[in-house]
Amino acid sequence: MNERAQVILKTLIDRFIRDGEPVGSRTIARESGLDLSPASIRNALLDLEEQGYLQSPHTSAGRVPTVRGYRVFVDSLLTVQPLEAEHLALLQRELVGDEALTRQQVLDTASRLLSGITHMAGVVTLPRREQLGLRHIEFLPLSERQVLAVLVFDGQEVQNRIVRVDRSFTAAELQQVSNYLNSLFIGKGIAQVRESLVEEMRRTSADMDALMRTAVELASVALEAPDEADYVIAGQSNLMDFKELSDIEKLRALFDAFTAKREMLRLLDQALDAQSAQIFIGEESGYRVLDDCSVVSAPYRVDGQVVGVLAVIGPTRMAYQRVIPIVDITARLLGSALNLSG
Amino acid sequence: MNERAQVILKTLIDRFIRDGEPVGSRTIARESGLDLSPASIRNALLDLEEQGYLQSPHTSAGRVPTVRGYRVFVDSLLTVQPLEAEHLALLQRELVGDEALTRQQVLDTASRLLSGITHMAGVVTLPRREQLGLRHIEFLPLSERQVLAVLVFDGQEVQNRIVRVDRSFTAAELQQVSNYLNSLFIGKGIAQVRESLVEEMRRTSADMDALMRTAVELASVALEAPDEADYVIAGQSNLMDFKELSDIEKLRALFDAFTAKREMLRLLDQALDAQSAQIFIGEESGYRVLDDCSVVSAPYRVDGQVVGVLAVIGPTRMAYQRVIPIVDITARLLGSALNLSG
DNA sequence: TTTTGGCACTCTCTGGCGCCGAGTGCCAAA
DNA sequence: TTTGGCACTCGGCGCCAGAGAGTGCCAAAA
Repeated sequence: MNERAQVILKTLIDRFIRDGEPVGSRTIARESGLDLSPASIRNALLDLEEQGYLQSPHTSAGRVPTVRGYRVFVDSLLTVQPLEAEHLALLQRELVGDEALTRQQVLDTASRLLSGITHMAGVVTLPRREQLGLRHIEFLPLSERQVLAVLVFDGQEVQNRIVRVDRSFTAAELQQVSNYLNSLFIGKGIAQVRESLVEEMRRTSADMDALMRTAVELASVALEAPDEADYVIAGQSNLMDFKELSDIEKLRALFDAFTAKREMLRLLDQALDAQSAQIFIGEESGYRVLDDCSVVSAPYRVDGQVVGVLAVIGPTRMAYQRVIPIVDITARLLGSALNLSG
Repeated sequence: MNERAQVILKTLIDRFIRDGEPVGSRTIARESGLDLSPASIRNALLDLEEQGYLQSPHTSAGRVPTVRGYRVFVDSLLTVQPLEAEHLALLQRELVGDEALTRQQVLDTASRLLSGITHMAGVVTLPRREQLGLRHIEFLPLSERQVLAVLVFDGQEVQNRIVRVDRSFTAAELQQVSNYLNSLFIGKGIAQVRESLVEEMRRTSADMDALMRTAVELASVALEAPDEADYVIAGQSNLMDFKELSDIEKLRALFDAFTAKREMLRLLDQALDAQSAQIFIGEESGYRVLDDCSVVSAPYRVDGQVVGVLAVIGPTRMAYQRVIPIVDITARLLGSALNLSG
């Protein structure tokens, strides 16, 4: 694509992003700075349309970018805007300000800020816990047949789990169990813990210490299925304000997908694996419900390790040049906020 | 209102609820079983309109119930439908079935079922901690200056709280503390616990048992956290399917209210205080966003104590005769589900 | 060869018009 | 008190014409 075509495409998309109306040759002639007549622009537009960067809703409307058009725009034409000082300050104040926030609060705040600043929907996945160290494990008698498992991880993370058992345990017994397990596991990551658990299982079943066997059994129940992917979303309802999403059926499908979470999680997982900022435009995501949406995502790190992603979801026609730095910086600040508390 | 008027009103509302179109005299003549001509019905309708039970969207449409109309319908005309066996079975299976669910899961399931069965939105408030009995309190050493408090309440409720302390404690010390507090508090409600805490504070400061004093101090920190009201909602997007809510602006306001939670919580609190099933029709709720909605709520009990409410939120035109028993029975089953685990 | 003005054409949008159907209110008769 | 009859009202729908925006193409100009 020659330079003139690029300028024209950029002008058109800029304009279309700004006010959402199909853009005509006349407007581009005026705004591109190219000093060409509308007629010449029309020739170029025709080319761009034939190459699949543009399309016209109907004969006598202006033109509108296709997904392919947005793609080259995002990849090479767009001039990233610096983040407004006011918003930067807001992000810093709320995320890494002096208040001590729980992990959950940090994530909620991040998604709320993302959606608030962009006026679209903001998502933040929960940090993957696989690599967090186990700091303490404790079992408490709850009732006849129930034992409460308390798992404490690095970084303020505490989890409870009620385990059903087939005989009753005294507090003293459980204390012993806890001690035994703590001596075994403390400081290890979940993956390691699981390994030694398997190991112990073999060993204990051989030399038959009843208490130890109980301990191992309880621990495996308490630790099974821990790392469920999940996310926090805010500002869904912002999406209702965009006229391109005003079809109530599509909107409903979208909201349902947000609640069902499965598809969204798969998409966000892709972004996580990529280890770097990602943009999915329209159908690129591969999920029907997101056909009219774009997703701008960035991974966030704790201790240099990518542990999650955050993203902004909005209509394909979004101000990418503004959203990209917002997502980027929020990811960084979220990382430091989590480091802080860990 | 004479009996004939009642029959007419009931027929009209039944019909309107079924298919959402204004109902004309002709239809009522056919369906009411009154054997009157449309003209006579019209006379009666005129009366009902003058008394404020009905209104007509415009001269030549049929008539539609007002809030006042719905009110008498709900209070005295409606014939409650028994809950479909299939749905009853579903509720029982999912809520009090054999699977052990955490408290959170029980609440999620309840709201999901409510919304699933009614095709509207389902809400369940978290149980109020205030009236839950304390079942167990335990302190664990976390680090040099941190102690983890684990509070177990009736009804699957487990809470963690990290308490900062100014000297380090051994596991044994904390064990003693826990034992002491358990002997003091078990079975009491939070309010009572707080009372005895104050009491103990006076007593211990007098006879100066260091450990007991520590215990009391730790406990008061752990228990000071206010009882934050909150709820779980499911099926919001069901509301998008109702044509009376299809105004995207109103819908947005409604969704925002669901996320902001404040107003909704106040309304649900009213229902909680009432200690019995409540129905708010349209503007009766007093909240603008709910002007076109009705809320059918019922409190649920744990140990005979009302601890929370659940509700179905939908358009004013909802099948009350179906929704009322659903809400009612779900409340009961939710109660037993929570009791079961306690 | 590229650019441009001119021009016919296409398509959407809007407002006006008239008709249909549903339902009403009222009245006079049963 | 009930009923049939009747004139009236009002929203919805289809149709049509005109305005406006923007296009594609062509022939002339640069």
